[in-house]
Amino acid sequence: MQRPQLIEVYNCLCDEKRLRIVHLLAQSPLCVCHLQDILGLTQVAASKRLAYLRQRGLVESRRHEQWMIYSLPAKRTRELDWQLRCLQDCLTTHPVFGDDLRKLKDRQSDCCWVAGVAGAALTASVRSSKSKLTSR
Amino acid sequence: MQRPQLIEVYNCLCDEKRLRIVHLLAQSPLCVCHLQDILGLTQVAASKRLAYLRQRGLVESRRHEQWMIYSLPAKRTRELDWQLRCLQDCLTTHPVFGDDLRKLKDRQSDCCWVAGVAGAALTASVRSSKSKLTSR
DNA sequence: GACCTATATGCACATGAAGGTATATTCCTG
DNA sequence: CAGGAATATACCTTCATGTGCATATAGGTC
Repeated sequence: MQRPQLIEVYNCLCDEKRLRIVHLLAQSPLCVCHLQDILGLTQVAASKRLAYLRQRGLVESRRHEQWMIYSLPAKRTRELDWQLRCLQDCLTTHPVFGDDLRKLKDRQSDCCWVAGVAGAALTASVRSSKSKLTSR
Repeated sequence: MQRPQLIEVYNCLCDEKRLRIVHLLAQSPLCVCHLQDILGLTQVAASKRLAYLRQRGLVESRRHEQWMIYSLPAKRTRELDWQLRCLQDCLTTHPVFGDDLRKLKDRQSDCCWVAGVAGAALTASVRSSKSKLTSR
């Protein structure tokens, strides 16, 4: 929504879970259920953290069928850009954050990841594989 | 003390006063009374924030005669370096932070600033001008 | 329309950080 | 050594924030 000033960016990133969310979204847009799954959060905890980030302009969301796809904003402030570069440089080798990336890879064939990245059309083949998601 | 990990750096910088302290110390080492003065903090508030930053490794302190001189650590982690570059790039034109720098300039002839920067010897001339500081 | 899945939000509670007061510590000066 | 200035810290109160539960909303399927 609003353009993030530096302090608000810092406020967003000073919580481990929020930082992991932004780090993941820097790789790819994701739906709530995947973030929830990768981070081991309850639905409420994931949703509230995403709302927190959205209200401060660090992430954007769009609905795609039954999923909300979260992504980093298309237009980024200089402040946010600095942080994204910093995460890229400082976190990829970190055990927890590296693990997150690995878990992300494992899920990149799932339907709502495809939906998130493709953005528009959801093919019949994807639609038929949706049952895979029902795991929690 | 300890080496600051990224989340701890963010925790330190997500408070406006702490961010202003780090921004000022990026320009020059300073004693507590100057930080207190520039930021308009009480003695306790300034001291507590500096303790917070010190415990997380973002600043170091050394005593010089009756003053504690705070400065950024000589050896900086990659995480901290990123943030210092970011502050440099994002804050200098910001009204509040720019103001701080101006106030800093005004005080650069004062005794404990000289003590902080020179570090070692405190000349007699400086010593005699100390009364300037007593303004709370 | 009934029901399911995915997601958001209001409410109540617990926890952590910030601010203030009082006090302790250290150094300096006479 | 007495007194003052600079700084730190313990204790208490207050306020913000995270968390869980219950519930609301929205889209999809049959």
